[in-house]
Amino acid sequence: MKKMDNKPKIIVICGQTGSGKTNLAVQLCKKFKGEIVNADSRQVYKEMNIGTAKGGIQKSKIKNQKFGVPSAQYILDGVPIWLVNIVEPNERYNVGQFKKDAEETIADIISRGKVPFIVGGTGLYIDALVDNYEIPEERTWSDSRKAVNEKTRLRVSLRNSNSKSLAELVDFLGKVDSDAQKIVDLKNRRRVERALEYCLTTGKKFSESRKKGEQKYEVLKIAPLISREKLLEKIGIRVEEMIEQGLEKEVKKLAGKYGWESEAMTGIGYREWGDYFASVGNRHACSKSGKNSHGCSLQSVKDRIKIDTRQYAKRQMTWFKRDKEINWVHPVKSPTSRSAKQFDGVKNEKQAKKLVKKFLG
RNA sequence: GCCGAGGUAGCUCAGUGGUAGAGCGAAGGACUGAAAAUCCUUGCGUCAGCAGUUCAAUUCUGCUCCUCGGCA
Repeated sequence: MKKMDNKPKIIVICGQTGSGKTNLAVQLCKKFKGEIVNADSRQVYKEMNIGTAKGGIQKSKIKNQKFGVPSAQYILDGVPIWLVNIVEPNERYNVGQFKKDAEETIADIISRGKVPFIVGGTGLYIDALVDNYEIPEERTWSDSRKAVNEKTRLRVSLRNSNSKSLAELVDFLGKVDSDAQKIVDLKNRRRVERALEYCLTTGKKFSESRKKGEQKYEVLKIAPLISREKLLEKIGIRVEEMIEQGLEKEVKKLAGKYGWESEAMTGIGYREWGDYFASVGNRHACSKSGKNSHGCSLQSVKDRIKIDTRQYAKRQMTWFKRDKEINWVHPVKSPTSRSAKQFDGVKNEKQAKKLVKKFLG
């Protein structure tokens, strides 16, 4: 038997926020006995529900013993969904961990005769999984996923050393790994820091680290394509809905519990509230000037969330555009706002179902 | 009606007697352990209108229009 035929099959549903990938995924899962593996870097966090658009995901109450397997903890419209709510809001998650978790989950799903659907908008996570990035074991990353370790200390010292300018870090990198300077974006401090961190913690060269292993899976990639106008409209509606559902309360609770510096508060839908809460009871706390002023009024918070979401969606698009393996499926031209939700994905469904059917053989 | 402040990039505003800039937004791009992150590239716009002074006005002067405060 040929090697290639043995590769397990997975289906990836990716695309911009608000493009309707979740909807599509659910439809496909229902038809093809699928289970969802979340590939969204924010939905992995507990207690972050409204702002990360986890709408519809519920704790599974039914203990499905049919196959003698523990049922999924979470379900979405009847479909099991994994890798959701797995880390605390003040912990840190990353690609390496995701790849590991996803591979385990996929193996589990397949072992039960179901089809894994990787669904999410985090391009890096998806690529790492699909292209099998060789990500070195991170020894200091404890199983409990606590972010306090030797590496973090190094990272912090790199970052907090204001004495070290970017230029100095670049210099340093040159000494440790001269080839790295050719690959790394030297204007991007975070990238330089990472390259250095890699060299210093592993003792190896960063320039030799970015390798792809042999593909583990046979993959079908599908992404819903939505017009810019439609997307902006959807984002607008979504933000309004989040507010109605009590985003403010959720943010307040998280901020109180974990602080504004926590991982949780760096996400879109959360970080925009800083000035708003700071200004409560202090009308002059609002900095009107320049850069990072997110404004004090509810309206300005909403506007900012919308802008941040739009920019994020755009970045996602430039990422996915270059992936030539993606099958873009066009949604049906849908009439208007709220009801449109129901229609988005109708045509997707048909086209996508054909693709999946053919793929699964 | 009077007094004061002002009309400059899509928005908020800097600025100069020799036709202008920052931030935000927008557009495009990158991306191998923070990725909803981080970074890169892109700004001729009747400098409100008209007239005057000047070799030269967006910058000075006058008038007109408009906006915003205060007083009536």
